[in-house]
Amino acid sequence: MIHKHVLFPLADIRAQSNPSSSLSLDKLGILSIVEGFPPSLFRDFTMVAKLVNKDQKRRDIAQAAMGVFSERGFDATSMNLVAGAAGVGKGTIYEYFGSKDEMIAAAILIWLEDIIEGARSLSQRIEDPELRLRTFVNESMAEFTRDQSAIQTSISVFQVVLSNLDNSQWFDPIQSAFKETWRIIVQIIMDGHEKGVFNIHGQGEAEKIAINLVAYLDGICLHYYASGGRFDLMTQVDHYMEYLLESSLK
Amino acid sequence: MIHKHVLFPLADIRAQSNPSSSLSLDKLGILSIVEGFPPSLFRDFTMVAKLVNKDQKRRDIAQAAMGVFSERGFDATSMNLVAGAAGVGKGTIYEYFGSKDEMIAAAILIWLEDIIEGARSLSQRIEDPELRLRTFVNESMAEFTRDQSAIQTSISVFQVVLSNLDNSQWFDPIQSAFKETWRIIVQIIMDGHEKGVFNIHGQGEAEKIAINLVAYLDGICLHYYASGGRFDLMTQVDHYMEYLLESSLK
DNA sequence: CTTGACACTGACCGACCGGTCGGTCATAAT
DNA sequence: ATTATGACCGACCGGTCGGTCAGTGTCAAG
Repeated sequence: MIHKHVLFPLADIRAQSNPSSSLSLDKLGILSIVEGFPPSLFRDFTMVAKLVNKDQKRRDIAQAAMGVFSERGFDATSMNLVAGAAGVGKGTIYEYFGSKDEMIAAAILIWLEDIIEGARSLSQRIEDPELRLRTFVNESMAEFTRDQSAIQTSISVFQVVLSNLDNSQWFDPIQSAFKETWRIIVQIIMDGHEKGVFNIHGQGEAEKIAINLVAYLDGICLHYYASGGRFDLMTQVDHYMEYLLESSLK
Repeated sequence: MIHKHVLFPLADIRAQSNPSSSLSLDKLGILSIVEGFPPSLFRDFTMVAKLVNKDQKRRDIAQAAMGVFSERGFDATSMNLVAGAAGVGKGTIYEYFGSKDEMIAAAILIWLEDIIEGARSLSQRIEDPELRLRTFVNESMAEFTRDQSAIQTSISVFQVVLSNLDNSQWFDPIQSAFKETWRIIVQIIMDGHEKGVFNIHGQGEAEKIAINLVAYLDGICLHYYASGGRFDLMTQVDHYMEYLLESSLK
């Protein structure tokens, strides 16, 4: 006997509209369904209403997992620990993820999406292309200097992705996400080019500059911490940016 | 009861002078002592002749360990595996290292020293400063493109070092080793400066350039593999080198 | 030959891990 | 009230790991 599990289409909307359910229900992870919308009106006999927003909970668990990962690394983080951090039982995690690897992949993807979204919204708030580029770089560095675990998270992500290159089912979206970070910078550069602030030879060069910039930023942070802070981070970054802005982009 | 273990001072020299001992002895890790040099002549009653060169064996085990690490990563490598690769029993490893962490640190240090030594000897064979710098970069990249495990090893090293920053007793030497890689490039640049090929403002700038270059090379390799080869590696590196040689160093 | 320090070994240990599964509970439908 | 089901849980399982230790082999001194 095969059951067809189809998500009730309005579950999302109704869950969002009533985010602060009672404490006891919330503790159980159950989102109450708004009265007046009897599910029977919206589903046929094969559909079953879900009591929780599974997508959201999956996201919550992945987010909690990423928090633990960034402190201890992926290998050193047990599923028990993740369960504790997420406030659920270990068995529950396996309701949402097929394996630890799948959960890690999901956690990384969400983490990347947050970063990309943050970078995008930041760059949208600034008009001047040069200032926008500088702000992007400075904010990226600030994130790493603010708390050291950020760089440990990054390095853990790189390690997991690299050691799972064959496992494309989960890690393809992650690899695609890298392209997004480049695209943000390419857009900044191209915008500056159109405004006459930057001078480059076509979008191809903008992409090269963007890829190199992101790679450099990650690399310099890595070396900064790995070398035990044996140089001044911002001095190095400024040196890079100086030549980028005065040579490549002029 | 505390035993004072003092290495027989000439053990090193004699071990080196007779590197190819008989197979059976070698299998047991025992280096025969050259006849005609009765140890009694060289030690007083408190000193005891060692039958093996402990420093060398420690190095051998660490080297074998690094070989396994680079294939499987640190966490996925058990002490049994290392013991098998090194051709010794697991218990023997604990004669030479107090813990797995200590062995990892030793293995990383030896690995770094080999890299540094390789880079140094490479750069000594070339006269022209610009060609020397280009060759250094190209060889570094060739190492990473030749076999993918090289980048996995690097990333594992970064991860272990970063997550053991507090464990300074073992990882301080590793952090110092980073300085050496910079120094090699600084020397190339300064040599080019003295020969009138490069034009920089003092050694301080040479150091900035060197640190940024090494960081960039690591970063671009990382992104290349992590993004699943979504750009051409050498094109990016050439782009960086072009601006470095034509803007920063001219 | 005996002795004793040294080097080495792998069986063994307890802790822990990823993953499973039988069972509980709250709610919805009847 | 009863039944059905989605959601959740943690005890449990097979297996692995880092680390230990009692015992063996080796060699040189006595």
